[in-house]
Amino acid sequence: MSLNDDLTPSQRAAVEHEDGPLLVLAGPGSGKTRVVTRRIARLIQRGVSPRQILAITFTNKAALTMRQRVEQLAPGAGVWVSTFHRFAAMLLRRHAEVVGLRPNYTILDESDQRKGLKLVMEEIGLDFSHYPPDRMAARISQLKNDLTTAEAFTQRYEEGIGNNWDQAVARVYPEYQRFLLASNAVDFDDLLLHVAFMLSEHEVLRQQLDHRYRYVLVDEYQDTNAAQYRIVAALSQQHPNLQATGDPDQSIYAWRGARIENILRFEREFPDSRVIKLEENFRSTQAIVRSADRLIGYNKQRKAKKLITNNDEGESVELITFDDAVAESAGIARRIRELSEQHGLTWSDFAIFYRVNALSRQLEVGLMRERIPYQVAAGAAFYDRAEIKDTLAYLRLVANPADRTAFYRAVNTPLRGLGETSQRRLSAWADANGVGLIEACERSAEVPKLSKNAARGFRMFADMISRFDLATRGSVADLLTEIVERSGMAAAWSGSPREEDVQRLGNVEELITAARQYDEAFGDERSIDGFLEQTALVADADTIDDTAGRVTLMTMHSAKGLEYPVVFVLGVEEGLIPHERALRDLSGFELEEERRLLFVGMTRAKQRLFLTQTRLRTFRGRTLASIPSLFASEFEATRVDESHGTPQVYFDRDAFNEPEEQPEPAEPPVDPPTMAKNASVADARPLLMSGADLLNGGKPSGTVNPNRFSEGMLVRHPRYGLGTIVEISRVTSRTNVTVKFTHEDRIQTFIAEKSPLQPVGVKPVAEPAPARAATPDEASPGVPF
DNA sequence: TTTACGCCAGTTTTT
DNA sequence: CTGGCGTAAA
Repeated sequence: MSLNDDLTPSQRAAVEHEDGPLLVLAGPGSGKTRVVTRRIARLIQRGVSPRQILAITFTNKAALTMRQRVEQLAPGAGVWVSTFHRFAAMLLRRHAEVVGLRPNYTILDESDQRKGLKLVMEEIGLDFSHYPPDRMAARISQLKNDLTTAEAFTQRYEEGIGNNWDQAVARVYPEYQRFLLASNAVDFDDLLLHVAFMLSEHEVLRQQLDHRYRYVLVDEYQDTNAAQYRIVAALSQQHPNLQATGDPDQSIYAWRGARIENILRFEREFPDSRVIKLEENFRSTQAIVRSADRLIGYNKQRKAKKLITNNDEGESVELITFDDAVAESAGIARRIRELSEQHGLTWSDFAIFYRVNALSRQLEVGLMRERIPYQVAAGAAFYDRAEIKDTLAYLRLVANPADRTAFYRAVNTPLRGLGETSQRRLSAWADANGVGLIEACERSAEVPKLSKNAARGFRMFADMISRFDLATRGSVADLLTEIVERSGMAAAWSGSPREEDVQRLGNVEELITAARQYDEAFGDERSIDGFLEQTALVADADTIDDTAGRVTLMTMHSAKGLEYPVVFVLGVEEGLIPHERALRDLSGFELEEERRLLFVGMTRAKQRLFLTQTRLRTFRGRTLASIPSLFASEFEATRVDESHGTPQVYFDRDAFNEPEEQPEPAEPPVDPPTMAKNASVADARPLLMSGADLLNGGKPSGTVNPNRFSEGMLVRHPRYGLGTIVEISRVTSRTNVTVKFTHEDRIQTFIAEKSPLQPVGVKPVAEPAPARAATPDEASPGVPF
């Protein structure tokens, strides 16, 4: 039977690959998922047992899609398709004792992880203002992603080498790990780190699993970090039937430890590997492919690769300029309505992407006003709500009494008069006596200095927890219901007339509904651990329901791997895309990642692609004039200006509008014209651009030109705000710019090439926010499963 | 000792 | 605009 007649030669080659390492370099829309699922089906057809196949994806949604497609091709096979984190969580449960955990360990979310870290830092006596916990967390996370254990790190710095930060990390990291172990808990990074070490330090176990998972297929390989690489590699020694699928141009998680090198060195790491490139795009129109391809061509650290498609030319990509975010969202809403009417599209054919979540707010208002139903991909947000976390804290405590952060969260929620001081006394005594917090509660009479009320309160709390028991309740949903009732949380809200309390109750009910679904889905297999794991490992994109008949809103990061007939990317402005933080990285590495991110966003579109920018952007309460994104001059697009009545224009408003005929080289820039020959990307891209440069579409006209501003020009400084250039002076090779800021009459001089000053196109309006309809009801985020 | 309130600072992307 | 922190009242 010819299963694969509809495949291209390279797709078929990949599908028909049998044993040995396989690297599939797959551009966007090149039929990657199809290849993976077909190959799995074919392996099964050839007699490979489905349980020897392991497919790993990035998100649960991708896993679900893949599982369904495999199911269609090979009904009943039941191949394991999972995310890295879920796979790791499963292995860890099965072999918890190997790393000193018990199988009922809990997975801490970010805020509880942060809380634990703070406790540890406090204990050590580190000052939060000198050592912000967030930064500490980021440092530790980086180390974990890079497979550096606490022991390894402290060993490196115990002799007092290294700076203060390293010293601090060297003290906190191991203590934090001890805290986690004592809580029988892991953070996200630990899931991978523990498993990576479990596999590298226990050869017997490794071999056993290597044998068990004989065929391993990894999706989005360009986004794997060192720990994930280690896991995959460990499962592919005796049976190196590893299929890595990915695209270096879509690597967008370097900030989270992803190593683009993993994909680049695949051939070296896995000898005799076969490499197959899928370059033909079946998803998008020529116009879209060309536009995105041109953009990505500006990345220097990249193997040249050409995206091609045989699809229709399609409508041209549009870059639309609006006055502000209100106009932007209205304009998008209008287009969605028009397109859906003209072409018979449904709401779910549309997606809107943005760089930062904060931008979704105004968009939602605009869509609601137009009565366009939408969903926001923000699953984590649901579980971030205080009432949800509180409720889950009880559940965690039932499953894992050692879970300290859960204890601290639950013990005084709702308020029971068991405040911080009492908790500290209890903890101190528990630690001194080597007993858990729950046991300390039971024996609170023995705890010194505890008030009568507190002692009684703790005892009652322990009593209550001990009565919550899944076995007698039967289902997680019923147990949750009982928790909400008996803990007093329901009572605290149900009588209340306050809108937010009503909402809270609703959210908790939604959680219980989710638990009920879980109960039904897992039947006899259900467990508190299992449910908690589900809730802990949801990704934002997992909540998307393609059948919901709603427009989908999400970040470009979440959009990876998805596709929509019509895509809008909003806020294509300097500081947003590329994000200002990326601009600070002088190596240009982060800028290139931003470019890849936009590339990912653009290539999600099948038929129509719109990118939008505004002249004024209100952010954190401040309204600032926007600067067109560097990238706006790099992709191909028809420019549409829907702005009007723009306040005073300082230099030509055409800065926003490229000349009619694009100054585009026929060939995508192999040697991008903006880049100075031997300067890094960032060096070649001065932060200051003259009006003429902007007119040019943001492309600096030459190499570093110090004369890119003039006296009287309005500029913006990230810290001091708006100002006017009052003086320019040149000292030998450098140029000093003196700026008088509008705020506080500050006058300051900067070195032109190094300052973060940016010219501003228009004067900001004092208070442009128009009256807005009262915020409509929250769109219910829905509970993801 | 606990809670409530007001002030200040910080703010990407996510499993 | 939010959340975390410090201070003041119960």
